[in-house]
Amino acid sequence: MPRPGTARPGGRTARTRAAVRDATLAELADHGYDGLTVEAVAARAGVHKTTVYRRWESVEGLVVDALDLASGEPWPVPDTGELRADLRALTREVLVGFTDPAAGPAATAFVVAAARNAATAAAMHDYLVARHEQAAPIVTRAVDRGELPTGTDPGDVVRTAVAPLYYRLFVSREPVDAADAERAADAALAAARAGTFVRG
Amino acid sequence: MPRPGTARPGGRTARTRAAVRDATLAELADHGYDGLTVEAVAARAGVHKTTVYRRWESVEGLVVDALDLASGEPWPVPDTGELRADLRALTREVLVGFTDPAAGPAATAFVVAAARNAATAAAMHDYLVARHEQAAPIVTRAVDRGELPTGTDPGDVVRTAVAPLYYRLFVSREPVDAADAERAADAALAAARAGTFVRG
DNA sequence: GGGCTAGTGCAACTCGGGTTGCGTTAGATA
DNA sequence: TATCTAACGCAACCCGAGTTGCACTAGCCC
Repeated sequence: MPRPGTARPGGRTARTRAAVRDATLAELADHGYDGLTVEAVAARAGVHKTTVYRRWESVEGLVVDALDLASGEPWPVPDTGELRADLRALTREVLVGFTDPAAGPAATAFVVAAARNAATAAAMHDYLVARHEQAAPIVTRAVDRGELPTGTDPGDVVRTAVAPLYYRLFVSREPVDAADAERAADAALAAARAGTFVRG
Repeated sequence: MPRPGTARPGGRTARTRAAVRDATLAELADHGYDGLTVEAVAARAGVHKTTVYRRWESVEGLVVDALDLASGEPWPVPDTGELRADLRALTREVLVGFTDPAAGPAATAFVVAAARNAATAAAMHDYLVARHEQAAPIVTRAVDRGELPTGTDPGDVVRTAVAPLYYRLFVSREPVDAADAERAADAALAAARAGTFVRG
């Protein structure tokens, strides 16, 4: 898949790419991943569908490109000075990210896309690895403060904290509220304190 | 959606339904949910595609029917006499269920299908609610033995134990091994012991 | 065993996502 | 400003999933 916009970075090419990306996000929000068609994205972007097919190849390509864009965006990592509050803020952020009427539908569509396709799955993997790394300081700071045992794996704590939310949202399809997010954070905290995530 | 085979339970109708169900599972295992087409299932079942369309309506209907069938099947709940071992057996069972070369592809396809479609999502919800209920005795026995505080919510413990596996398998797409399954079980155990899942 | 009907097989059709070949436009270079 | 070419627009096309109308078969009931 040719990464779009490498040969002729200025002018129309760049405008087309931006318009298509915006249209992809808007279509994902409106119709979800299953309702995403190249034709609709092209029409929304004011571009012909053959252009989109040539540069992004398929709907998967559109999603991968949009996810790559999202990976690069900055992301607020909580830093309250206390691990419990940090983890709760983190899980709350995840929950809001998927339930917020504005951002939720597109975020949901990304996860759905990742579950299906190898290319989008790889993009989602990269995206979440980046997020895990960005969130790691929450844990390392806690270790430094003596809240957690030395050697605690930050990634494990973060994954354990957010996993129940994803599970309820996308697998078991149970309702999720703020209390669930807090409980998930508290569970990760308790497990981490008990030394469950201390590596070798 | 008309539940197949209610009016004429015997003979050809029942044979067709069984053949289509088997074919659906086989096709899911071979080509995944995205590669599942009504035509292929019909051909594999030795049945005309219009028959499948009339009785199951769509690929989603096929998956829902197969999931309903799976919900009814018995399922071995570990009972070792110790909570840690029970939870580890549980998470191990989940992991094997998705990574086993025989059963894994179809199980994976079910989760992927549930992420996409409302009908299959509802079927998956029912399926997992049944599984949570079946697994609840693991926790209630531990409470009775005094391993966990009174009032511990069994569903929370089970969800917390299995959620990291689903997260790695279907969301972040990270490799998962037996050690991860054990850690997930241990984390749920530590959180439960700390009283995180005690409900008011 | 002879009607009755739900369920099935069949073939032709619809329809929309995706493809292809070619002419045109717009941005880069000098 | 002249030129060159990557990128785009356009229309026609392909293809296969899903639909429809009708004939037929196999279970059910007397």
